[in-house]
Amino acid sequence: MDAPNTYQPGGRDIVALLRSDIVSSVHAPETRLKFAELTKSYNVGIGSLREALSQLVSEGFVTVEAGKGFKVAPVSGEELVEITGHFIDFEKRAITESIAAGDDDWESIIVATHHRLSIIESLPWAERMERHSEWVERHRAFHESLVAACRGTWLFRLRSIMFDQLDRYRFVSKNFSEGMGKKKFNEHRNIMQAAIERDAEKAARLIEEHIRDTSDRALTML
Amino acid sequence: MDAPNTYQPGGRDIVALLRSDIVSSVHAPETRLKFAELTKSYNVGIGSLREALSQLVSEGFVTVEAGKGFKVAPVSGEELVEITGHFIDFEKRAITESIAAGDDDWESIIVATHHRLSIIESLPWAERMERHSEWVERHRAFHESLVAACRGTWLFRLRSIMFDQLDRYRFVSKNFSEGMGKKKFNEHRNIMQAAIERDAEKAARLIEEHIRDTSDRALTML
DNA sequence: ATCGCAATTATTTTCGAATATTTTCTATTA
DNA sequence: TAATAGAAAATATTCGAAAATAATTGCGAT
Repeated sequence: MDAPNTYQPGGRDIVALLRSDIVSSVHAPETRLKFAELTKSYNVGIGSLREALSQLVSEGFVTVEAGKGFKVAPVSGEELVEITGHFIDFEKRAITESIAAGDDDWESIIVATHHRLSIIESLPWAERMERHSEWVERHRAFHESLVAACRGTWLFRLRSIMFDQLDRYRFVSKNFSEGMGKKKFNEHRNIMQAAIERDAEKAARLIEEHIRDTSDRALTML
Repeated sequence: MDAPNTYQPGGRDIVALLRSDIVSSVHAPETRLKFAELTKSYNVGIGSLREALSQLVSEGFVTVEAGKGFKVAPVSGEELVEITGHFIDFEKRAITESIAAGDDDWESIIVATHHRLSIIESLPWAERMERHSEWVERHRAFHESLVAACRGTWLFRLRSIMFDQLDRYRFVSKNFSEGMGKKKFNEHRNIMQAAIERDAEKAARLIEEHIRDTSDRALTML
């Protein structure tokens, strides 16, 4: 009655879906990812699934052992510390480059993404949690817009890989962040302002504090 | 009489093969990678090929546009400069960590991989060039053994991604390196010695010079 | 009872046919 | 001639069946 036409070139991105479900622990760390189950739940063929899983291996979300299949990559405090370090490193350089090179469009996109984010962050906690997946997306978009003008394409790639990895750990701490809402809201606003004012040093410092704070709280949960 | 049993779980690794052929410009930058051709030349099914290509996209060797297929990623002097910078950054940290944490096994493996490399590097130029693909493999193994004891698993991953990328540019300069053989031979020996002597600072400095030198020569070719 | 081993089941991996899309070519018209 | 539309060819994408492997179970011997 409705099976046909499942052909969607890059359409509903299976990789993004899978990654999102790993980040949000729908598939817990170390869980085996079996084809039989996943093809059903994601309504996708074996081949496409395999392709998606392989990509996630490259990104570090999934591990694979030849002949034994795929597993969700483990999480650990050690890894969180390391990823945080790398991310801060990349992000500080990226924001500096970006502030130096950004034009008016860059500025206005920052304002726009920040506004979108602030709408959700201004919500009462209950509502805020209901729309968590939206928050994740808007939060990603905001931080990305800050560094969007950075020249180094690999720097941008590397910081994005680390940012995505951190999402897994952000998820860990999300349920224990009530009362932090206002603080995060302010941090994001201050970062935006520093960027618009072209104060690279200040922006870098605020971002570092922002990341470390989130990271440290996640660390206590592990 | 020999067609069957092509089943090799992770066996003759199609990803490695493809990557090697991109590095050595069998598939030139910006070239379209068509399935019809590749399935024949690599004797592999469409699905496996697609999976391999997707991985190479994540690694940065290939680009993809939904519906339009895959292409070999471009190369540029700008990218070389950026990759070199990141790699030196990672590698210096990795060698420092590795020297701090390495045990006897670590040392002996360095000596072993260096020996394997030096055998080829001692060869007359003509022979040396004939066995270039072997050199690539042994060169990779040597440098990897140096940082093998580093604690940061992501640091190791990141430096490996950058190292692989640099392979493409090393290939550019290989045909113009006659007379450099002795110099490279010495550089590798000195790096090994510094590592064994646990002189982290010296090892890091030598590695940086080693990489920059190779990179600079490649840069003049672009 | 427990160990080894064969038979069975579960799972992964490969492959190519079927389908959808993009590109190229050709005929038609302004 | 240039532009356009539509058909034909080339190409990319998806899917599931079939082959190969790994895990599990059952059974007999010690």
